[in-house]
Amino acid sequence: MTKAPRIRPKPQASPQSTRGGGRAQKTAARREAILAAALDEFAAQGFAATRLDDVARRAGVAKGTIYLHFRDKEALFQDLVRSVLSPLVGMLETIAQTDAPLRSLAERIVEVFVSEIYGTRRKDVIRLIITEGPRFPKLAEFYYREVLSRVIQAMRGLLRHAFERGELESEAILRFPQLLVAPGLVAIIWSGLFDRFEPLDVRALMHAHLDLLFGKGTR
Amino acid sequence: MTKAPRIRPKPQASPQSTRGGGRAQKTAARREAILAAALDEFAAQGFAATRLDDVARRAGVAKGTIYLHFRDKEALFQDLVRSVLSPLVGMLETIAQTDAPLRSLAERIVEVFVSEIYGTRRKDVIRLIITEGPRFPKLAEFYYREVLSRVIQAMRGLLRHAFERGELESEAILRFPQLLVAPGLVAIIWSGLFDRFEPLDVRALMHAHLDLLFGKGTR
Amino acid sequence: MTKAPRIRPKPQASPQSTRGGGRAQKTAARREAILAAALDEFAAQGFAATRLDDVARRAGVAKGTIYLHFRDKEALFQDLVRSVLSPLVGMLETIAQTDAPLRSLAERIVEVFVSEIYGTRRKDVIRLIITEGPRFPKLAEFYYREVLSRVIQAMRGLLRHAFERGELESEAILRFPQLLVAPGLVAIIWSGLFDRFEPLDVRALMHAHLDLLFGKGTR
Amino acid sequence: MTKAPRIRPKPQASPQSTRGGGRAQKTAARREAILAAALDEFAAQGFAATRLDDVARRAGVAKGTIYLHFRDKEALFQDLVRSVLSPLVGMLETIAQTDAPLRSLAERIVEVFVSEIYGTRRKDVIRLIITEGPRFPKLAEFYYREVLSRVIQAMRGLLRHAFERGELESEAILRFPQLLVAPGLVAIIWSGLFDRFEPLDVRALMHAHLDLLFGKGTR
DNA sequence: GATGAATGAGGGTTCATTCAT
DNA sequence: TATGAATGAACCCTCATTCAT
Repeated sequence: MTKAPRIRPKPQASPQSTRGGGRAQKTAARREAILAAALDEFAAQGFAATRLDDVARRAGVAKGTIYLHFRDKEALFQDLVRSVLSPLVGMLETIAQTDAPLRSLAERIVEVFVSEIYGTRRKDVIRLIITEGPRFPKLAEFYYREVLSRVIQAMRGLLRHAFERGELESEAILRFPQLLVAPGLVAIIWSGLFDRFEPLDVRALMHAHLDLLFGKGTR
Repeated sequence: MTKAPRIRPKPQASPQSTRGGGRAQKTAARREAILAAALDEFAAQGFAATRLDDVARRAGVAKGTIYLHFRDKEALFQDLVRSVLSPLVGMLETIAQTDAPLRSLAERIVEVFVSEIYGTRRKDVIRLIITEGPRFPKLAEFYYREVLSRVIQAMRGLLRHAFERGELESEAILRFPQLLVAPGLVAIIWSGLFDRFEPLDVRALMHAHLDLLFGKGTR
Repeated sequence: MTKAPRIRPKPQASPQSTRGGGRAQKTAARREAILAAALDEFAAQGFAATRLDDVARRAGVAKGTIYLHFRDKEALFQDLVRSVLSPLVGMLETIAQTDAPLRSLAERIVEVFVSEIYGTRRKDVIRLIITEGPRFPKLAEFYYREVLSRVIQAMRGLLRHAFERGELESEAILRFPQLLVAPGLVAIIWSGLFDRFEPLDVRALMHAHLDLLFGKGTR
Repeated sequence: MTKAPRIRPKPQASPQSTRGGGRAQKTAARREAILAAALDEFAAQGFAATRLDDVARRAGVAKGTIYLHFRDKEALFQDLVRSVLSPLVGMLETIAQTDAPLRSLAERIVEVFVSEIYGTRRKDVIRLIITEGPRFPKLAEFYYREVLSRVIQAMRGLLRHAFERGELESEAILRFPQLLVAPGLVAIIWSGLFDRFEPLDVRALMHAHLDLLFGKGTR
């Protein structure tokens, strides 16, 4: 035939490609690597400005490999958010079942927030929802349905219980459970924008908030 | 996930719409039209996904005209944010000089927030800072330097004064004045993401917050 | 801002860019240049294998310029075919109105075919319809509706007339007017595939065909 | 214009479908399955738009398996065409040796064309040669050398014979034997493009053609 | 031999930016 | 100044081909 044959350079096997794990395991590992790389890139650049080329390079795979695991850039983004947030749901429901004085419960929630969200990549995913949500209504909906509405439900339950036991002076927070987590959100936003000017001690912030809500001495 | 449908702008201002006025006035009017259009687009699409073509069409000018007023897309974005936020600074300093009981001051701040920020395009600019700030460090810095740090300074002054007058039970909020505005931020974020699932009454939210901070009866 | 500014090399004005013609004229000329280049490339490579890069280079424009004139590759292909074939329609209708002995009419049709189709780029467009039609049903439909069915209509009219005047021995060709143009089609296909092995004299071929249909001496 | 919807193949042959048989037989069966699948796909999509992935799926083999039987996509295409057309050659030579009145011979050729080409996948292969030939000169050459030139040779012999016996009025068809097969080609092309608008009865078409060539009553 | 995950070059399309008018 | 046609770099996605298993 006439067409000049395309010369394709032979790729060199990467050194780690021979090390253990079954086929399926390696595939799953690759998927995880891509998700991890995607989180880094999306968190740093935002959805639109992230290049799949960079994700691939960071994950140590070829560009095309991404498409073996995710339909397109949007699906990658979506799957990333879901895979990171899904474990949260279970965690939240466990806490909600506890029956303890409100203040100690709140303390535990703060702890969980700090160690399981603020101190992890989940913080970045929450930020991504905040920043990209307006352009991804389905994602915002997922987050609302799977996470937020449940958290709020659970909190309302706890708070009503506490209110009935007389542990709450005001029913304000019962109407707006968002007020409980507001400082957490603020901390997440602050950390991405202003930490280099004025670092924020989240744990202290949230305990100060609890002091305000419950009075200082009640701990 | 279906991406949010890109909102297609219709041209709003025709070039003739600024009848009369000198050359300089017409130029200024064009600049304002571009900024207004840019706000619409950036707020709806985010920085990266906004096309200058759309901004131009919405502003009723040619694409090239934008470059007569702004060096590039980034400069347009930054000038926009600055032009919207700058008036805030003065406003804040005025409030800070008032000498009134803390609670009534807080009420006024809430009012100002609701009417001058939440009820206006400024809300969108704040959201833009939150969403685009990580990619625009200069902008975050500007916002911190020109707005946030001053607000916090002023608040600290007010709060210290109040504390000394015995109007504050706890010094928690003195250490973290962010707690005062946290519900405002949460409201801004909520409105962009979840209002269609569960609308939020900002004013009520913020008054509930004040009730929590000061006790219900103190108004 | 943090992002490294993309350095854009300045394009050099091409020497011919200053020569006459109004703006609209130049735009139209560019459009024509793109269509001409597209015909060359599509004819040589087929639709799928044609690269818009090559079309642009051949037309002497930048790749993006194509998109100022055509929505996408498919629209370019479609517009190309239509722009080349549309003039044919009028031509055909003119011929059909003639009232002359069938044989001389047939001779004229042969002449028109040879000089207006076979001897021009229209030949390539017909070939494109044949080769790409199965993948572009809309195009085949356009061709059938705008060209073929009209040609066949007109021919049927002429032939019926001739038949009634006793100029036709058999009504076979009346039922299958395709038989009149079959040699033309064969010539077009032959020329693209086998001319280098055995060139074909189209005019002679078609006259031989007429001899078969009408008998040799009737000219 | 809407592109023709890509037809998605369903796997047809499962690997186990060739029960029994030696290793070599199984290998040959796989090869045939691939060729059959390739014919389906190439005929439906054309060379460039056909994906080997689809061929493999349709053949019920893995993608890599194709490369065990064919050097690359081009070789698959060419082997396909050759394997389908080669049997034709023998068939044609058999016919050419017959010594019968021209008209009855022509009738037989029509029959063979309709039943052995038009009614089979060979029609698709002929179309493929027409549509892809310009991009595959080697293939066009093969077709010319192995099929066409022989057919024409054989026909010339038959026709000269008939001419000498006085069965032919004009020597026109002797100079252009292509005229004999022209309607066949037209039918093949028509069927792929316009059958949905106006179906064509090939057999009737070709008999009408014979009527034209030999006069109606001579059958 | 057979598999199918992985590769990465290639191409269609977009859009910030420029510049002749 | 204002325009908007033109530019071309960049980026998402596809798919022929390879190769470890």
